[in-house]
Amino acid sequence: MKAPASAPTPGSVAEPPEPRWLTQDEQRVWRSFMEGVTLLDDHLDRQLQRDAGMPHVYYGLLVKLAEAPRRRLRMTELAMLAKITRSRLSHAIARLEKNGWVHREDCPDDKRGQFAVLTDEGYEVLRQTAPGHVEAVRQAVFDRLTPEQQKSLGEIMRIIAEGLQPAEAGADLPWLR
Amino acid sequence: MKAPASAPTPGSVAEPPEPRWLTQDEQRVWRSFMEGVTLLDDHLDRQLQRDAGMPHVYYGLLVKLAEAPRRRLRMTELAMLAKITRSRLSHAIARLEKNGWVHREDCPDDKRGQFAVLTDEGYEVLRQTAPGHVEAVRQAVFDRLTPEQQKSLGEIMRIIAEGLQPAEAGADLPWLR
DNA sequence: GGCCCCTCCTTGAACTTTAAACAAATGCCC
DNA sequence: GGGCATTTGTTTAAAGTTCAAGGAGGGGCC
Repeated sequence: MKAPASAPTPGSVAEPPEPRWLTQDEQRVWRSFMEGVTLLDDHLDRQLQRDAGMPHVYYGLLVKLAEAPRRRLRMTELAMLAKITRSRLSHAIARLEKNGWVHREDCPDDKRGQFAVLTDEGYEVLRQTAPGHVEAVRQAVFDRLTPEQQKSLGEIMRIIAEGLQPAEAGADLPWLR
Repeated sequence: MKAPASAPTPGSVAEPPEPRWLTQDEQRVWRSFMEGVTLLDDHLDRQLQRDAGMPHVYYGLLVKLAEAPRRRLRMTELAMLAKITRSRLSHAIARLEKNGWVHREDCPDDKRGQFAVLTDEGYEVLRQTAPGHVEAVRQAVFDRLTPEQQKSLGEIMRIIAEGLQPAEAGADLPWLR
């Protein structure tokens, strides 16, 4: 006699459970989210492409490098900080190197390793374009939100980010999850 | 005697005003935001690429079509709903058409016009993959947020989106702003 | 009708991203 | 010291996106 062990829905045998659809409210939130993100991303990409000659992601890479100890980071570390794959980073650095804004350097300790190093020229580009970029971010985001909303946004996005991080430690990105 | 007409900073003559840099707190918010968005976007892109064979944006297009009156929309309208350029949409629809999930149809009223129409096959793909996708969205976002946070997120992102919309009316996208 | 400007959508080239495969170096285990 | 899995970063090709240009139709104005 096989008795039904754990029946989630009365009468169900092996059917996939009814999907947990989004409610009306949830859908509205989700659509606002997607729209906002899309518009904002495009806006900042265009702003930076126009004023700095590079997409937003690339700009972010230069910022990370500028903040790093000797303006240099190992490729893998930079990739993790920027939340992108190493492959994508390889291409990006190649392009930035062609611009003369970054150059690669061998790692003495690990012959496989490479440092991406921000050049003076790259630093200069950053210095000149940073004001315009912050201003764009301010106008699009911070100027429109109350302090409470800003705080709230920070908390919310931190929660979402943490939920998607490959578990803290040195996991690269896509594998697992 | 030329008196300084409106002097924003004491002593300034024609220098660019000191940029309104982000405070520490604002920076933290902004970085959480960018990280969350990047991770979430990549996550959903991979989920849909794996389960539905298309990127998130394309999936969104099918959804818009599925919701439209006769499962069809004019190209321009679809582009505006999805917040993408017509160019991008042209390429996207071409790809979806090759998959047999959408087909184009001439507009009777306006010989320039084109409808993008969701095919039965396209609808079927949507039907089969929607549950997995909502589940992914739930796990990544809604399951982790309190009702208040969800509401807050909706409001915040709506504000940001509205600030970037080319002013309500029928403006396409990039022009102006 | 003829003209001009605007809208609709597409195209092709350049660029960026993704996915999968790979070589080299490291490190561990024995 | 000899494997063997892992880590590091790159490479290739295919897919997607952007940008600028363009063909074609609509619509107003004379």
